[in-house]
Amino acid sequence: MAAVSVRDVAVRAGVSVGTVSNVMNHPEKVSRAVVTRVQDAIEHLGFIRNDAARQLRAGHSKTIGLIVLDARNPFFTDVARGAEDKAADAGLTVILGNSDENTARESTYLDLFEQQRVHGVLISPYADITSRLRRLRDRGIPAVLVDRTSVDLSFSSVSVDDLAGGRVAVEHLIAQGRRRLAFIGGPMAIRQVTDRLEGARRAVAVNRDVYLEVIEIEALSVIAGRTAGAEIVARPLAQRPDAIFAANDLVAMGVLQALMMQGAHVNVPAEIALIGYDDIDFASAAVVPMSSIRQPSALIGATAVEILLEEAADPTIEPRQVVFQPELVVRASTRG
Amino acid sequence: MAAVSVRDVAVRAGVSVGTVSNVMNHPEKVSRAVVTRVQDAIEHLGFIRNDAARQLRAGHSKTIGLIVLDARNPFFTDVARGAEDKAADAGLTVILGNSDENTARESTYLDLFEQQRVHGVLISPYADITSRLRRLRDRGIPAVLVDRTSVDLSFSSVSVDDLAGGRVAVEHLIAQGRRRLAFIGGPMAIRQVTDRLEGARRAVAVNRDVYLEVIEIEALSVIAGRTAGAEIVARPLAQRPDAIFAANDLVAMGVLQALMMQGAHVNVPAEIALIGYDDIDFASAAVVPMSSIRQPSALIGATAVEILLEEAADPTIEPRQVVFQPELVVRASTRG
DNA sequence: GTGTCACTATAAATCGATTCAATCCGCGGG
DNA sequence: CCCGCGGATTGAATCGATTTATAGTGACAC
Repeated sequence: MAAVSVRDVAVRAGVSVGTVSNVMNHPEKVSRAVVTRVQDAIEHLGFIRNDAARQLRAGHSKTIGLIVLDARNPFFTDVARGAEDKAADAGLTVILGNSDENTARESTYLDLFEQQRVHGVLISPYADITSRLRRLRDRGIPAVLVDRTSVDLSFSSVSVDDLAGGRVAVEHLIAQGRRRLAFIGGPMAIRQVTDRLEGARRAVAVNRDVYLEVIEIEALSVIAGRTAGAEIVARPLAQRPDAIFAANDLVAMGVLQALMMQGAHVNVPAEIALIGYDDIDFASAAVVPMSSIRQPSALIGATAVEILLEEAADPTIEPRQVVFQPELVVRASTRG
Repeated sequence: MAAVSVRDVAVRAGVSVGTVSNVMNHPEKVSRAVVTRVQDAIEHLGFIRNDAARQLRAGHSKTIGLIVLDARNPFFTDVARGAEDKAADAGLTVILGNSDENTARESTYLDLFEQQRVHGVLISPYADITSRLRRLRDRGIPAVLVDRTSVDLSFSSVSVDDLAGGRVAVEHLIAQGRRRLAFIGGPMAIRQVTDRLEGARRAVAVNRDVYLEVIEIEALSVIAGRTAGAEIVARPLAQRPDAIFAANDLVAMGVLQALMMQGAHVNVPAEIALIGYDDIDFASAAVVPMSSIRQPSALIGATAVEILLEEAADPTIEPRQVVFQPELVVRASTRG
């Protein structure tokens, strides 16, 4: 097995291992001639340094751990992309863990990241893990919450104002003349869901004649949305809402499919207006292009990495709460 | 900084570091009493072993590197999921790299994985990287190609018969009575695209009266599909195809949206039948549920990991080519 | 009482890159 | 001609977990 180490490079270049290391990490300390000689040797032998050894000495790795609630949700894919790009600028890599809204998986990934002595952790938490994060921080691994604020503000966070988002969505529906609204979302254990619902409630509260029905579902998925949509289609016309606010776009797409299905054929938006949340790519690509609440997903990821790097560099820094404002995107599904 | 090492655990348990290591890795070599004493100490101190040190000694890490062409494509997400689950069974983790059909990014991830001395590499290659993979193998890092067969069969691969898939899709369209077909896909540098097209051509070849038009697009994305679809809608009726085979579901969804857009309102499938490829979740959730060619994506990932582990355990093993057969899924978009 | 066997536990060596104190070299100033 | 200075280079120590050869312990047979 032809494992090439600094030692081999050193021998071939006729220098010491220390010099080889310097060529790679502090080239300004080494003479021009030696630099090229060593680089030739590296090139010729195809030397690739052993990260484990480097990490062991450094005390921490050049990776950032990111734990998301659902790797298949385009919103998180976008967050991850933003984080990756920002991290790459600093020479770091992001490893992605998918907790799948599962406490055990979440905990496993935290263990894994601690074993790897990652540079820092970005997490969209599911369970209450503040004590776990506190321990990580005590050991020099900072953490930043993503898409959620920390309960006690002892950690930095980057999130979007879900309350405002919920309010804006429903205000828009009301402005379009809708009065019998339905909120479809769940499970209520997820903070984003309850926040969006609360925002919706507040918008409704200032209008006497508007009614808001809440339909709770098992998961924020296309399938769950379709089921809820089918239930609405099955109702007599008079009992149907005239507008639906779905907790995210996946749910909204499921609802849309149920509404337009063979046989049902509810006219969107004439009979029922529909608005989602997240503004994923598929939202604009839906048959009835869907109104949605846009979150600056890539920016969220990038900002989180930025804060993480600051905290890694200076652990005494004060935690910061960054809250982005969401943006209403009006498309055909609520127009008219 | 309270970094806890085996040494601290050893002191607290009143044993040597070697014994602590044995408790974790070869508990059968240690007496009951000592095992519990050490475990208590580990628990109490919150010890989490340093992976870098472990890796350094072992010579390779407990991670598998996976490089995909497009992390946002649900097909690859599913492949990744299958790989993750299988890897987890063996106590390994998967790190995901997104080459984004970009030679530089692909190469960067290969470097990264080699630095990390990963257990093995799974890759859906973009550029020709056989020589790179050969070097990895010489250094004890096996590689398995995913969704693509190796040119010279010197590497194992797990793929789906794209030729058969293309043929089956078009045979189905022809069986439905369609004669003026269009294939929408690209870029032609991607093997899967050309294979599916070639399969389509063969199905057409045996039918004298069937015509196949090829519309090349820039990328396998919703947007590119929408653009191509708009172009078709703009044609006079007589020049439109009566059936479209899209190179994947993302493209098909774009096409579908263009066909059904405000003003266009082409009836699918009455006027134009539409079939995609991959059978992603969104395909069945589309307004006109979309026919597609299903690939056993999670199984592909799982199988690839399986082969990788075999090769890692015994490097002298012969490379294997596993080819799954795709499956036609008929839904409303081609029925009638 | 001694030798042997079977367990346990220990100490030291090891993996490979980095770092820092020590050394070397060449050259200008005294 | 020697000293001293500064930049270049070296080599040994280091990170922490694993492993291997070694030593310790007790039981048991002779």
